[in-house]
Parts: sequence; C-alpha cells; structure tokens
Amino acid sequence: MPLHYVVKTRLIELVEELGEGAGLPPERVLAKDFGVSRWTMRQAIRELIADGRLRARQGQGTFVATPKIVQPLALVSYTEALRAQGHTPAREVVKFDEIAADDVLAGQLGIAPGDPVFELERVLFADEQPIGLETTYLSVKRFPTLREVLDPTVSLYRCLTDQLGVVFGEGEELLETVIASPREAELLKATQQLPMLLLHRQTRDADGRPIEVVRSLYRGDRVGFRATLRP
Amino acid sequence: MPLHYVVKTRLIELVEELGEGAGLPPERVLAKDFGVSRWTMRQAIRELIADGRLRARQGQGTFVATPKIVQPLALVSYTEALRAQGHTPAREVVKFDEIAADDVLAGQLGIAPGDPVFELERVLFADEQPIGLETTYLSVKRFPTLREVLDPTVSLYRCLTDQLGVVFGEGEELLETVIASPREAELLKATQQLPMLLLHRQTRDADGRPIEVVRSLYRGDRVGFRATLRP
DNA sequence: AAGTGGTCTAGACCACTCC
DNA sequence: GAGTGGTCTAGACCACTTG
Repeated sequence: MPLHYVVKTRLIELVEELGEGAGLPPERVLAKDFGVSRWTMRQAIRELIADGRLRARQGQGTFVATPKIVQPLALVSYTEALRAQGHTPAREVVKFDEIAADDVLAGQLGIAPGDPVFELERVLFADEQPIGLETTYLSVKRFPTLREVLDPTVSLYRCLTDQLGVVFGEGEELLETVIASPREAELLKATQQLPMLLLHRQTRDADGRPIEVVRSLYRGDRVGFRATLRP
Repeated sequence: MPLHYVVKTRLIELVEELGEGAGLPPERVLAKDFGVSRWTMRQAIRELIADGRLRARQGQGTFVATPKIVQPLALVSYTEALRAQGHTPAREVVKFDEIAADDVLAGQLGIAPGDPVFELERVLFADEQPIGLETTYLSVKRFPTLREVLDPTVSLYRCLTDQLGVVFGEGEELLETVIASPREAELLKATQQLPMLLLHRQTRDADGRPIEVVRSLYRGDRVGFRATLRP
C-alpha cells in the first residue's frame, strides 16, 4: 500500500471534519504532522484535487471543495442547463477569428478545404468559476452574419435557433479524459496535470447538413455529465 | 512554460517517429538525453500515459500505445459493442457475493434496507487487456435464480433479457473522472494516479421498476465514449 | 516581506521482469 | 543479477497572494 494513499485516506477524514470551503493547513505543516515528505503529501493532495474534494490556490492555500456540477449530455444550451440546477452561468469570449479549414475540419463541416471558418473560443463559468473551454467551428459561408448577430452574453445555441432559423437534428459526441495544455490550464485557472473531460461534438440540422464542430474541455475536478439512456 | 511540458512536446515528436508498440529508451537515459532530472521526465511521461499515447510496464519498459477504444454510451451489451468494432471482448468475475443493501442502494433498487443484493464484480477486457471494472448490484428477491442462470462468459445484459425475460426501459448514466484506489488500479493492471472514467448507471424496466445499479470504472488512458444526441 | 502552492534537482530504495 | 519503472526523501527556487 503506497504511503501517499495512506495519507490520502487520513486526509479524507480531515476533509470531512472540516466543512465545505474550509482551509487546510499548509502543505509543509501537513507533511510534518503526518511524518511524510512534502512530495508525498502533494501526491495525496493532488489526488484529492483530481477527485474534486480539494481546491488549491497558489499564494492562498488549500481548501475543501464544493460538489461537482453535473451537466446534461444532451443537445441543450449551456446557459439553460446550468440555470436549471441553480447555478449562475457566464461566458467570456477569448477568441473570435476566421481561419481556413484544414482537410479534417472541412470534411466535418461539409465544406471545401481552405474555406473560411469561424473559430469561436469561450471560457464557460459557473458561479463565477471557470469550468470549461469551448471552441466552436462554423462555416462562414453558411452563417455570414454571425459576427453581427451573436451576443457574447447569450447562448450560441439560442442565437442559431432563434435568429438564424437553424433546426438542430442528430448530433454525435465523443468523450474522453485528457491532460490540458498549459494554455488551456491557464484559461481555466487550473493547475497543471489535472485530468480534464474532453467532449468533441458534431451537430447536424434536420436535413443532415453539418452545423458546427465543437471541442469542449471541462475541468474534471469540477464537472460531471448526465446522460439518459433509451432502450 | 513548465519544463516538463517542453519535454512532453519533444517526447511527442519521438513517439510519432517510433511506430505503434515501439519501445522507448529507459527513463534514466531519456532524462540524461534531454538534460532534465528523472522526476521531470516522469512528469512528461505520466501526462503522455494519461493521454493514452504511452504505456509503461514495470520491469519491462515504456512503449508507444495503441489508440483508445471507443464505447457507445448506450444501453447495449459490452460484448456486442466491442465486437462491432473489431475487438475481442472478455470478462473475468472477481467477486459474486450477497450483501445487505444499505439505505442508498435500497432506495436505488426499490427494496427495503437490509434486503439481500447480489454484488457482481467483473474485470472487462478488450483484446486481452483490462480496460474496466464493473460492479453490478441486483435484488436477490427479484432475480433469485441469477446465480444458476448466469454464465460468466456471457453478457449479463443478454442473460437478463433472454433468460429472465427482463425488458429494459429508460436508464440514467452519470459520468465523471476519478483517481482509482490501489485495489482498483491493481485489478486493472494500471499504475497509480491514472485518471479513470467513472460511469454510474441505473436502469429500469419498461414499467419503471429498478433493474440494476452499476458502477463501471474505465481506464481513462484506454477508453473513450460515444453518445448520439437527439434534438 | 512573509507565506503559500508549483516546479525541479539529485539521489535512494523497492518491486517487478527477464536472462 | 541486471535493468526496468514506481515510490519516497530532503532541499532548493519560483510565482503568486496577502498584509
């Protein structure tokens, strides 16, 4: 039985004694109290952070985390899904560029390689904390007025359906765990080495024409997903 | 930019040069070649393992991994889903006990606390490699003949539908990332600290009566999920 | 300026696999 | 026995936050 796991088990007891949001003693103190090296203590803390039970902030300390947010794995707007659970959604546009589609993206969007594509990158917030980074690709030729029509504070989903008359059909989602790049980790205010949930979505309209390709990176320590199964 | 990320980036180039399944030089040699400490090299390797690009085996070495297996996030049998993608499924029963339901489990299964429950724990294999650990809970009173009827080499799903006449209705799945316990990691032949995908499933029959509660732990480095979205 | 978490080094020992 | 990855130590320095 690895030492850091013994430490983790004892830390969990401590976490449960302290309340939600409570601060833990500094790593160096904890390590001394438990009679282990700081590295071993950090292993244990890192696991608890990945499990969503602790939250560390540089320069401040380590705190008992709040429960994960559960999002529906369905074709609904981020805003509405979060509101339905009593959280406050927000988003911040990081990038809104036009790029040339490479072969893969062109195939996914049903356009020619080199055609212009909107690349919209937004950080998703819940209760003022960053929980996801969403990059959306849409054909410029298909949605030429998007830049004027899109209100960054409003759902893209709502904008497409209400203002541009898009009717969503079937979509496909791929879900896996990854480790974020430093840039992604920074945008999500997460530490390195934190497991993330990567969600790759392709949606089509009722006629089967591609609408968007979305790459969503969610903090694995803050978010979970719910899916409803049909027989 | 953290040093281990620079190392990771350069390692990716090396991984792509070498073929799938190829062996890497030992950590100590790589560290020396890259001019970093072994710890920093291990950080980089650990990230690539979590991303599913490398695979490490104690006493043997580190190798370039094969692509992840993608499973449907739907109410179909594990066996059939894997076969459909050209993989060879297998399973191994680790535990088949009768336990007394605690309050939570009783509520989920629609029985009284203390009622007997089958606890069936199986390791799932794909192409002879362990990729998941599935723990299923079923009411003993509802399926009294399960022990005699269940063939461990055959799908539980198939056994329930074909031999016990169960008709599956709607189900609900929760999905999140966790870090495996040492016992779970050992059963999955995975190293510590590896991000896992935890899938918690509750299924009901056509009349809405609970059938089973399942806790599936999949290796995040080996498995991804696919979901089909309906408007 | 002091204290916090984040990164990194050098080195040790252990557990496992293969010869 | 030799070589591999896995765990752990002690200590250093950096980046960030707060007073």
